[in-house]
Amino acid sequence: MAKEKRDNGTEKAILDAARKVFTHRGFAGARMDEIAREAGINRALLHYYFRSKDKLFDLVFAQRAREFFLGLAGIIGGPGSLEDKIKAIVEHDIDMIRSQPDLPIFIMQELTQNPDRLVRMAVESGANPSMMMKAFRHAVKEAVDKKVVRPIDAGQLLINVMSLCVYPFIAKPMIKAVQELDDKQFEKMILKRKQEIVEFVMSSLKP
Amino acid sequence: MAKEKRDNGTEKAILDAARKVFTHRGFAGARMDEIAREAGINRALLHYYFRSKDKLFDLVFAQRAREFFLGLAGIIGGPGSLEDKIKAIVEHDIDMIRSQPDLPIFIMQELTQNPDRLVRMAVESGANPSMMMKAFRHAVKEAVDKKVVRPIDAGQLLINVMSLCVYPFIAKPMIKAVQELDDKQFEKMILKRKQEIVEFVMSSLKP
DNA sequence: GTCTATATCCAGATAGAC
DNA sequence: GTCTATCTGGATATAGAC
Repeated sequence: MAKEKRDNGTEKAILDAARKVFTHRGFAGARMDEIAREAGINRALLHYYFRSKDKLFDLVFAQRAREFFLGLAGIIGGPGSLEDKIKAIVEHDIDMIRSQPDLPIFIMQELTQNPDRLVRMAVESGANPSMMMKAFRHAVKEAVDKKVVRPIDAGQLLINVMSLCVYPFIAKPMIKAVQELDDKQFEKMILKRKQEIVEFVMSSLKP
Repeated sequence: MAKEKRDNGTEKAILDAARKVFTHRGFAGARMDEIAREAGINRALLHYYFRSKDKLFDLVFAQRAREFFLGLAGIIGGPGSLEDKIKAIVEHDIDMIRSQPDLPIFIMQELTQNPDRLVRMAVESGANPSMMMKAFRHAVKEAVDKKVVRPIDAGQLLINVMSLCVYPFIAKPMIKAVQELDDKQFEKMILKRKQEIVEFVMSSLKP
C-alpha cells in the first residue's frame, strides 16, 4: 500500500469521513477515532494528514458553511421576480437538506458556540450580505408596487421562508413523536412539503 | 459553611448551573468544572450531589424538555378555535424561547443524538400525542367546515407555525450576519415577530 | 504513506481530611 | 457538607519502525 507522495484518495476519504462525523456529532462530540475508522485508516494517519482535530474541523466547517450559504446567496441576490425567488429558495433548501439532514443543526450549533467564525468566513469568501438583501428587498418592493403581493417586511419574509424549509429537519425527532410518523411517513411528509410551503407563502402574500 | 443534611441551596445552585452550562454547550461540550465554577463550588461536591455527569444531564434534559413541550401540548390539545390556538402557540413559543434562546437547539441536538430518549420521556410523563393531534385536527376541520379557513393539512400547518416561531432563534447568528443586525436590532425584529407570524399565517389561511 | 506503540493531557470520578 | 489531593480512563497527539 506504500505510495510516494500525498495520496489524494486517502485525503479525500478522510475529509469525507470527517465531514460525516463532525456534522453528525458536532465538534465536541466527534472522536478522531471514529473519523479514522470511518475513513478506513487509523488515528496516526489522520494527524499525519491534518495535524490536529481543530485544523481538520476548521476545514470541514468552512466547506459545509459554504455549501449551506453560497447557493442560497446566489438565489436571493440574483435576478428574477419575488415568486421566482421564493420557489427557487424552497426548491434549493429542501433538496440540499434532504440529502444531508443534520447539516443545519450542525451549522447553527457551532455558530452559536462561536459566532464570529461566520463573520470571518463571510469576509474571506467575499460574500456580500448587503447586496444580497438589497436585491431581495427590491424584488419585494417591485411585487408590492405591482400589487401582486400585499405589503410585507422583506426581512421577515425571508426569515419566514427559510424557517418553513429548514425547521422540519431540525425538529425531525419531535415531529415524528408528536405526529406519530415512522421514517417512511416522515419522508412522505417532506416530499409534499415543497409544494405546501410555496402554496402557504404565496397564499399569505395575496393582496 | 458546614451544614448537616443535604443543602437545598447548594443543590439548587448546582441544578441552575448545570441547566445553564448543558443548555449552552450540549452534553459533549459541557465540562463538570464549568458547572462547578458556575455554581460556586468544586467538582468533588458535584459528584457528591449527583454521582455522575450522565445522571446530572438526564435530570436537566428531562426538565428542559418538559418546559419545552408541556405548555405547548396543553395549548394544542386544549379547547378553543383554530385561530385561538395559533395565537396562543405563537405567544407561548416566542415568550418561552426569548427568555432562554438556546433551549431549542439544545433539545434538538441532543434529540438527534438519541431519539428514543424523547419517546421514553413521553411515555413516563403520560403525555398523549395522538389525543393532542386529534384535538388540533378537529379544530382545523371545524374551521374549514365553517369556511373561515381554506382546506389545509393539519400536520403541515402545525409544523408551519412552530417553524415560524422557533427557527429565528436557532438561526440567530446567521440572521444577524445576513441582515446586518446588531443585538438590539435583532431583539426589535423578534418583538415585531409575534404579530408578524400571526398575520402571516392567518392571511395564508383565508379561504 | 501507513502502521504499532507510546507519550501527554484532560476530564470524570473517588478517597480522605476537616 | 465541603474541601484538597489523587486515581483512572479516554482522547489527542507524537515517535519510530516498515
